[in-house]
Amino acid sequence: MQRRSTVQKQIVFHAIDLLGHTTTDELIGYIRNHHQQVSLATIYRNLSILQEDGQIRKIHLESGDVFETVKPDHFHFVCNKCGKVSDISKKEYQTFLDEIHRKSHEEIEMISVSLYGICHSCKQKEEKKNEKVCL
Amino acid sequence: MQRRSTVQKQIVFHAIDLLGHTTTDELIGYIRNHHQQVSLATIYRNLSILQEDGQIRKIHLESGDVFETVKPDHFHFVCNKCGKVSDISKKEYQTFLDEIHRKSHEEIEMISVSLYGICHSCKQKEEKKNEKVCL
DNA sequence: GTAACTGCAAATCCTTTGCTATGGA
DNA sequence: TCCATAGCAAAGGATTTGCAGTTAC
Repeated sequence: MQRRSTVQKQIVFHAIDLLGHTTTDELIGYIRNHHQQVSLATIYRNLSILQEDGQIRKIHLESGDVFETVKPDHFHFVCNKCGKVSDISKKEYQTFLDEIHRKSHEEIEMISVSLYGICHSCKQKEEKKNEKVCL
Repeated sequence: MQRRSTVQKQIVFHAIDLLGHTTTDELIGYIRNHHQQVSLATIYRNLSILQEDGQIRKIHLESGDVFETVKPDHFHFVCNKCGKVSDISKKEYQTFLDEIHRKSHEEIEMISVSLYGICHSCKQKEEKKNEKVCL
C-alpha cells in the first residue's frame, strides 16, 4: 500500500512531536483546540498508521500509555508529582546494559528501563513551600 | 470503610496468584470456566479493591497490561514469542540500581526494568525445528 | 443490624469500522 | 484516473455504575 502525505497526518505527527510525550487524551485535546477540522476517527487512524510506519511509538509506563516520536533508543523518567515524562540517554548505562545481556539466562532482544521520582521543578516547589512553613 | 472477606474476592485473588501474570482476558476466561457464578462486575470491582488494598498490582508491559500478586520488588522478563512473563530477582543488578541512583539528576523513587527476548522453551522449540530442516 | 458486597442490566467511555466523498500522486 | 485517506455516524468491546437483594462481621 502506497502511503500518502496528508495535512491531517502531519497535524497528528507534529502534535506528538511538539507535546513530547503525550497521552491520547492530551493529544486529542490539543488537536481539538488547534485544528478542530480533524475528526476523531482520523486521529485514531493516523495513530495506527504512524505506528505501523515506525514514525511514532507507544510506550507503556506505570502512569499510563504515552506516544512519542521515534528517536534513538533511550530510557524514561516519569515525575510522580506532575506526571511529566522525559528522556534519559542510554550512554551512561552501557556497562549495565552489557551486564544484563551477560548475566541473563535468556536471549535478550530489548531492555526497557523507566525511572519514577520527583522532577526538579516539583522538587523546587516543594522546597519553597517548606521554607514558607518555617518562616 | 471496613473491607470484608468474600468468596468472590478470594476467587479473584487466587486466580491471579495461580495464573502468575495474567491479562484481564485470561483472568476472566479462567474464572468463567472454573467459577461461573462470579459476575463480570464483581471481577472488575474486586480488581480495583485488591489493587487499592495493595494485594495485587497491574504492570504495564510493551505486550500489554498484566496483573500479579504483590511480591518483593523484582523485574520482569517477557518472551516475545509466547508472551509468557517471568520474574527476575533484583539482587544480581544491585550495582546497576545503585549506579542509577547515583548518576540520576532527579530524586528516584522507583526503578522499573523489563527485559524482552526469547524464553528457554521457545528457544528449544526453534532449535529442534532447525535440526529437522537440516536432516 | 448495618453497611460492604454481589449480580444483573443499563450506561459509559474509548476506539474501530462502514460508507461515501475527497484529494494526493 | 485511481486508490489511500477523510469525515461522519454507527458499531463494538471493555469497564463502570445504579439498584435491589444478599451476606460478612
